[in-house]
Amino acid sequence: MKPEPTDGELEILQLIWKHGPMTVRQIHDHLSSEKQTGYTTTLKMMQIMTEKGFLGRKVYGRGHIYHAKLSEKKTTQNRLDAFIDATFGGSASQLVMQLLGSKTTSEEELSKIREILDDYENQKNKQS
Amino acid sequence: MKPEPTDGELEILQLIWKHGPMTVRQIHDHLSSEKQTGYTTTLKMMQIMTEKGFLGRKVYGRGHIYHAKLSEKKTTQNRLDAFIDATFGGSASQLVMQLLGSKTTSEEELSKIREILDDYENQKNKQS
DNA sequence: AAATATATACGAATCATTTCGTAGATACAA
DNA sequence: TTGTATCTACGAAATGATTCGTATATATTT
Repeated sequence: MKPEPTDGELEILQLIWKHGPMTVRQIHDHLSSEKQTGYTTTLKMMQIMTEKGFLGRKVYGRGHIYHAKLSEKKTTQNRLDAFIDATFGGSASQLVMQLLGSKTTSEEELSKIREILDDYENQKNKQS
Repeated sequence: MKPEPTDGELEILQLIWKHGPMTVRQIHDHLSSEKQTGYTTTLKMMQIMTEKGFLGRKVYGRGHIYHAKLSEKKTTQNRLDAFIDATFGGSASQLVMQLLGSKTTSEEELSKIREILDDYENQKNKQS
């Protein structure tokens, strides 16, 4: 029914979420500064994303300005849920376990995570 | 150089990690109890995974027994790293933030996560 | 021994994503 | 006005994953 954007499509959505509605040219300039890709490739992707209902567009001069039709929050959550299902059998706590025991998670990230958790626990305590 | 297993390939790896080395038949019995798929499809996948170096196999009677050549820990970590990069711009703390604020993470999972974090902080404190 | 069941190997169809060439329209500049 | 740049549209090739039919070998059963 409602397919999720692919990783490639997500890159484009993320640019729009971050910087607001953009033309194909603008998106392509961002993308091509990170990886080598042709203009018509970007164009085609955005056309397909529009067909799929991920983007909408409005005429602007000779071309169009594209905007996101998916919410960042929901899209991210859907990806996260699918990932936890596929990788950790649906267990979020196992994910956190892996995160904490991992060398690839920097000390800085870890302390941020600790803060977030503390804040979260404080919130909970207030409520009770 | 060293490609990561796809989601489909991961399902097979997970069965072997969980239950130990298995024949195609055994894998297929597990898989087909969850989703509709043909025997030769499973066979072909496992042959390809062997070519890719994800599985190894030993002759056993008429057929083979397949074993994992990838470690569960490393494979999971690689997937997690790639996922955090693609979805949260590399920020693990943002992932945790999303996790805590999400309805899809059950109360039970949340309290487990809290425990894990507490344990982790205690460990850290001991060290210092 | 003949029929049946169960393996592997392999080629090819199918499907989705990504990539890009080419054509046509329109603006802009020399 | 003639060329140059910049858009869109569209078809189709390239890539990679998955699916499956068919051939062949080898056991097992009757």
